[in-house]
Amino acid sequence: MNLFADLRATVVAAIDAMVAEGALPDGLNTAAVTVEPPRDPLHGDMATNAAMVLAKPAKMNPRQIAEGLASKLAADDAVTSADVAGPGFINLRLAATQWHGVISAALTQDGYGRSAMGQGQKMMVEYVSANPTGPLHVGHTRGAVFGDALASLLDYAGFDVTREYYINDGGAQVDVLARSVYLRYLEAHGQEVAFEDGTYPGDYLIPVGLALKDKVGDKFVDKGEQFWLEEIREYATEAMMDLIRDDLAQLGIKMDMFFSEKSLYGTGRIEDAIQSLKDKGLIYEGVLEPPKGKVPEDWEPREQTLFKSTEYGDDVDRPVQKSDGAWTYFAPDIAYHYDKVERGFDQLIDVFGADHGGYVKRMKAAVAALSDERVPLDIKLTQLVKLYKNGEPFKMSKRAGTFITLRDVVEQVGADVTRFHMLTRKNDAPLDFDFDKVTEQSKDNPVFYVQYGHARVNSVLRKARDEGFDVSDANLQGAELSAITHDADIALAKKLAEWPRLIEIAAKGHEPHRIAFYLYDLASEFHGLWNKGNDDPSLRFVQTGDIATTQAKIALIRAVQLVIASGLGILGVTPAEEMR
RNA sequence: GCACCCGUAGCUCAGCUGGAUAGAGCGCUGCCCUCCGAAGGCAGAGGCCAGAGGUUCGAAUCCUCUCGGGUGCGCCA
Repeated sequence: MNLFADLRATVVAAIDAMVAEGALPDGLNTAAVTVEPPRDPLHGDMATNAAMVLAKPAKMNPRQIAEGLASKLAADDAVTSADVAGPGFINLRLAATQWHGVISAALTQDGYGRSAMGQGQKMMVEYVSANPTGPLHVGHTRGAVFGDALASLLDYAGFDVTREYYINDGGAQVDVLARSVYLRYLEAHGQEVAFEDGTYPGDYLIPVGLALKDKVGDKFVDKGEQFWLEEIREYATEAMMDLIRDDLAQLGIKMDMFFSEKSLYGTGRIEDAIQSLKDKGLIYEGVLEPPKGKVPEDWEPREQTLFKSTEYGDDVDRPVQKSDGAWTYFAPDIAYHYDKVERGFDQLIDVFGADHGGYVKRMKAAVAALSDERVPLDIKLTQLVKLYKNGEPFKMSKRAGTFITLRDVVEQVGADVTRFHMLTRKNDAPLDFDFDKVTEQSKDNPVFYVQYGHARVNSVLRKARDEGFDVSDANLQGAELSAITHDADIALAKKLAEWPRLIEIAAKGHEPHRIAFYLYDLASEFHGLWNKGNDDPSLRFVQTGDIATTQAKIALIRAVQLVIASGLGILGVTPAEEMR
């Protein structure tokens, strides 16, 4: 159930009734009518803008429409009062039974808050997609957490979601990887090696070199690159992907699919994709202007094969083939997205690091062209993570070997803390990550605060059981809720009522951080009610000797606990049963 | 030079896609522990939503320009 959607239906029905009576003209579009919680609770439980959005098309005064509509709405059982306010808002107060309905829905529905909004549409979320040349670092971690939570959110909102990782195993960087592993391999055979020409000096390749020695013996020693490059590249890439899969597993992430860039080469896939664009007249041979203001030193005009991305909103056309005839990196990207479109996805989402912001327009242009503007592509950029240790900035240097990996982070603070904290900021805002603060057990730490909320409900349940109350779900589901009348209790139920609506808003905007903020608010409301019980014993959840009241109150907070658990589930965070 | 993201309390950030008197945490000030968890609780001060125009019943939110910060800008993947 979704109280807001239900009420909106009530409002629309009242509008229809007014139309039937001739109080409003026919053929009004009610799409813009909303029912929302007013910012100021003094205005009531719900507010609708119906009169204001209908005023212009109906050519009527908004207050006049509002008066008529309000009297209709006031007659509804769910509504105890309907008042016209301000420029034409209708403020509604709802009967307590409405909030009781929310509580029992949260207790009885399997996945209260799940939405059918997505209608089973096929949606792909591509995320991480880090080069298979080493372990994942903190930057990747944010993209990984964000993409994964987004995918779960969309699933919860009724989309058919595929999680995918694009392996950049087709370019020059995997050759560099292969050469680096070769050096470690020689080292395993007792040779002195030097990491030159940009080869990767990281320790993580040492075991790969050793394992390779075990596997192939000395057959590559003192041999030219043509004898080993391909085989070692294959071997090293596999090893790195094992490493990355492991890193992701540390964070609780499991991809549905790993898509290999290499599989696009030599199979005609790139040619097909480019041909598809060519058929649409979007491929031509041409020479690009140098970028104004900042001309590269070695600039000289070259004729290249270009994609007319400007047709679809890009700033300049983009090369797909270099002057020597080889594909640019953009060509396999086009082919990969062509493949996505051909696989029948209705919507695509790519999660990139902010440093890839420059590719957004060209990718969108490519997908628009390839799908004849049928398939929308949303690209979410995740901003930098700034690391701190005890308030001091933590400097990372790849050269000095002090770069922090995903594994470092997870081992130090745990997957739950990592995930939650990375979602306490919008994806496009920079994020501070302080190794000490994120594990602090205090109210200042949202991770703790929310988890504590979940655990605290358990402690109440325990207390209630100790006093002999039956607080099993089966019993709570049938509980009589009429004892829930106090504003403080109702306020908590109101927060629960927002949950299904929040899911839809967050899913629509591709914004999983909203879940984290909502959970914080919900936990805060719950902790606040708890604290009120300190001063006013009648607000305590366990009312010794009063079965009806206790069960009703326990039903309320058990509902809170279930919603927290669902929310944390979407974020990929384990709800703590108790805090120690 | 151009494009994208950002600019909201002293600090870190939300703000439900255009709604009513702009919110939270930290910090600051003042109160509060015989209490189902004080690893806290209550209250208060604090704002020209970077600035200027525009769109309309109504703008932190949409458009234009200016200022300030970040990122990126053929053959590197």
